[in-house]
Amino acid sequence: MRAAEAACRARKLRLTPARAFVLETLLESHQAMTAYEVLDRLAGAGLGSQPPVAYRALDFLVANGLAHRIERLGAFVACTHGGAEHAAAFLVCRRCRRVAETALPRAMRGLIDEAAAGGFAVETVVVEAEGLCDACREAGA
Amino acid sequence: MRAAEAACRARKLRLTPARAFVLETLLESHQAMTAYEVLDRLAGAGLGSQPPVAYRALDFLVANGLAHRIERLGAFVACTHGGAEHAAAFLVCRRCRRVAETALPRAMRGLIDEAAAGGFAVETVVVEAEGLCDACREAGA
DNA sequence: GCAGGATTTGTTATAAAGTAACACATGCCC
DNA sequence: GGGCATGTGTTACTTTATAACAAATCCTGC
Repeated sequence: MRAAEAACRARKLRLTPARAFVLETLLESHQAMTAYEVLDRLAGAGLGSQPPVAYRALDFLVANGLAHRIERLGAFVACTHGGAEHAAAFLVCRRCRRVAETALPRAMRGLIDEAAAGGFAVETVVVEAEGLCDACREAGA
Repeated sequence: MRAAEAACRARKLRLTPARAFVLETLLESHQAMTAYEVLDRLAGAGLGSQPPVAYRALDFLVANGLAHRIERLGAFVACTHGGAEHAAAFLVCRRCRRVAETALPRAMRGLIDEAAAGGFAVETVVVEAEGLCDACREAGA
């Protein structure tokens, strides 16, 4: 959180109350949250009650690398890297929705270059591995 | 299509009229189609008019590797590999929704092994690169 | 060829996720 | 302190996806 605040100051981004609240909420939740779950929290805090409020805050966080959208779940997680530019891969537990962020293998570079050779200009790469985390596997699929 | 039919026979899967129609539709469309676009075609062919009809056919095709769901778009494409077991990566044009399927870099293996070492059992990996295809880039972003 | 279980279809209804559009407020810079 | 960019509040709506259950169809062993 401190890191995020610092990153925003450094980049002249406005970490408004709603945005800060959403980021804190995501950081505290150890699972991916849907936009509507976030909205519930916002509403609880008196910061907004309509979907666009949640989507706008989430869009801001994602656009600035402070959060990530997990496509597979249509849900969001806080970034664990303090907002630095980076490409990440995610390990998504299908049972508890916990998400771990890991470095994107350098090998992805190969995919991007190969695509470029074929005339396709890659802008972003989504890598999401779905499976079972340790705890859920022990608890039985 | 022939290949798909053969694959279904080989695996004792029932490629019913609705399923076959959806697969053909996806094969002919050179872009990703949403479930509702598929449903429109189904309705046009008198094969069903309610969302579950489309979702069921699509779920069957995806479950059996005859089609893929593009998470980024919430849309579907026919598999271009005739249904063999395989892990694929996708190049998704954000402008025209055209999707190219390519082999998943062997390097993904590293991600999976690394995850396993950390106690996470990967079951499926989604790799989707978003960007601009050749034609759309020339036409201007 | 037919009983019985499994799979597939048809249908209604509803849930969940995401966006367009526009008026109003706020901050920021000169 | 006027003016422009950015952010907020709100209404209304679109798109995407499922639950649930009854009816039809298909396969399999006999």
